[in-house]
Amino acid sequence: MKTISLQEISTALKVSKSTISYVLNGRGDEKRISINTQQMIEEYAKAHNYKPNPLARSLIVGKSNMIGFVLPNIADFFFARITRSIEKKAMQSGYEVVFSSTGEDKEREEKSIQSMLDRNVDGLIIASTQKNEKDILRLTQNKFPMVLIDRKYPDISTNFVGLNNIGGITMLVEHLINMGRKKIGFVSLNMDLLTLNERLNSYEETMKRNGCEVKKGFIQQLEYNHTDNDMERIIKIMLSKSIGVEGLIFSTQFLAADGIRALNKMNIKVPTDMAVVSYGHKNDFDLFKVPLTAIDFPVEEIGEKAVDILLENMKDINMKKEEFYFNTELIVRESCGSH
Amino acid sequence: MKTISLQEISTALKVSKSTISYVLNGRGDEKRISINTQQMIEEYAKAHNYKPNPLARSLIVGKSNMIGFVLPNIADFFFARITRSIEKKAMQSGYEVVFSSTGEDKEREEKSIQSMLDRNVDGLIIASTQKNEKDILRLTQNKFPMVLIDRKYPDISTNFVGLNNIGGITMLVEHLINMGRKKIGFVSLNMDLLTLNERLNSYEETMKRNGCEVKKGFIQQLEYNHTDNDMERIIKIMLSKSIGVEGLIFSTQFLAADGIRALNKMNIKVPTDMAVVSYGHKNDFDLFKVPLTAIDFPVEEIGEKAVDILLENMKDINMKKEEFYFNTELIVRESCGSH
DNA sequence: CACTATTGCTCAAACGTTTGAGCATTTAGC
DNA sequence: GCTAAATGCTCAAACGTTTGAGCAATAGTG
Repeated sequence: MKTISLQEISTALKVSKSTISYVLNGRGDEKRISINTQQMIEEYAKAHNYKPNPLARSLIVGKSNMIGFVLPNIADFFFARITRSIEKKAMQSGYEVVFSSTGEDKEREEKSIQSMLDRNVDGLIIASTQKNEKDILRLTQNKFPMVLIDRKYPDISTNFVGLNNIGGITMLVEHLINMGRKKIGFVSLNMDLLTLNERLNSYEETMKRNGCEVKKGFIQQLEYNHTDNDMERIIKIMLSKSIGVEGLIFSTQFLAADGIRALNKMNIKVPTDMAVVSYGHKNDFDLFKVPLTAIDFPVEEIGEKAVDILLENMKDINMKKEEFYFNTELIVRESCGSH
Repeated sequence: MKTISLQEISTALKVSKSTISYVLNGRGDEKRISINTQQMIEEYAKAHNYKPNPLARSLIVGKSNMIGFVLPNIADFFFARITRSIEKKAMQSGYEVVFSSTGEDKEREEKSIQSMLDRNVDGLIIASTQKNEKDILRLTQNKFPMVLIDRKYPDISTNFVGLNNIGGITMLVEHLINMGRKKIGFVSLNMDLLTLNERLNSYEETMKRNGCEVKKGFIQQLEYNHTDNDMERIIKIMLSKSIGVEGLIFSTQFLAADGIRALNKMNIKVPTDMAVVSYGHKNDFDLFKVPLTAIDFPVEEIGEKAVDILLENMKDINMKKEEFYFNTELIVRESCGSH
């Protein structure tokens, strides 16, 4: 499985390694290598399928033509799609992508980042656990090319691309209100992520602004690894006489699917007994028993934009930090009643 | 972003690089380095957070502690889940994973494989395009540790882990027959993949075995990048008087979802007018308007098994080739009627 | 005391590149 | 015919490791 090396071409052609290296890197003219020698080298290299060893190359030039992507979980459809778009976009500029899932674990995130730095990645895209302030700070201070996506550190100024959460939630709340629901519950995860907090805050503010009280019990937060039972339990609470929620906002598409599953099981009619909306979209929401009204957002675009900014940052270490927020779109279906 | 090197420790501690290398690789005792020196080195290394440069290391030892995974598309949920399980399992043995999507393109697969070899991966897991016989042959001939998953080359003996397609399709056909449907159509993709061919063949055989004729028009194959219209068109064909299909098998979960979408749009009642089953499962099939009967299979397990075999193969270059097929499970819901 | 063993290291080559400095040889200019 | 410039390369260090061979100093043995 070994390929031919510069040394071998050198002895075969009786030309120094330097000459060969210069020629194959397109610096032959600049280095005034004769056209004959250049041709000879190029032909031999092609004939023997010479490929420079990227390790040796990287070791010396300190670059690798790779960008690293650190993400929570590659099996999460949201991140898988972003990964693909990053991969595509990076490839167009001649970069390869290495990725690593952290499983929302801080230590794993630290390890992944270190490992990528050790491997000389030229830049990093990070969907952080948001528990790793130390590394993010270190990277920014060292002016290492980096862009955060989806997850952000409020106290650190970095490149960032994410979603306009506030706009999205506002649309959901107001859609529910327009459909005649005033008592609206909010189901989220009890993870301390800025995106989720923004969604929660936006929910509360929009409710207030529209004169809807956010009663105790309206807001429910589940564990990341919740069970179907957990979901049923909190829905039961929100449906109780004293709370009496008539509309539900799920703060992620996964929660929404789990929620619908629970409602089905509990025989609660959507939208008659309960209107439902989802922040975040899944491909098959339109095929559900009651097609689900949801906020959709551009996913591939997040990855592409991140690569764009990263490439800029790699060219200009001192560039001004860039933040980009994608707007979301409300897709109205039938889960809040017909209009 | 630079870390400390052996050289720097060497000058700081006035001890040769070799000694340090031996100690930090746990060969201190073997090399009879005094306990004092060992401690000194270890403390200094820890204090200065020394991390051996994997590039330099890999360049010389020819290994990288990485395994490569070449797959069609990381945004395909099936492969994303497998990737995650490979990543997890590999990490348990101290390996990292690099992956690359081929987009079902032969050249890209060749490039990805070469790039991974150039980066000294210690082994490869490949879900091939099945158009790259050359590389697979080259790898096997060079005894490079490798296991193919999902996609197989009939003429090359390799490690392989995949699905028992025949068993799965048999279950689907016979379920439909048990539900009173005799005229069963089969919708697949016109890609030349062994898995898909196995499914098709199994469909034909099972039909025959059960005395059901496979009429012209029963089998429809769509492009990989088909549109909703394409799907509606072929369903229309199969529903036509002369063909009159009363049950449909979709050979992948994505086709199934697209098919259901088309049936809904065309106002065809499932299961009354058309029974539907899917080979392959999606998380939300149970939430569909008519919950979908489908074949489910262990996905994460495919990745885990692949890593198991790969690690074995990496230990023993000459090991006997291993093939492993996971059995599938029929999940009966309502899309073929009640029982 | 002479010899061997043991202890505790060091040396230098190797992996496959890149790259600034330099060195013959030829050609040009006067 | 002499100097200067141009031509066409080569040298060797560097990147940060690993590793077999070897060497000086001390300890042990008879």
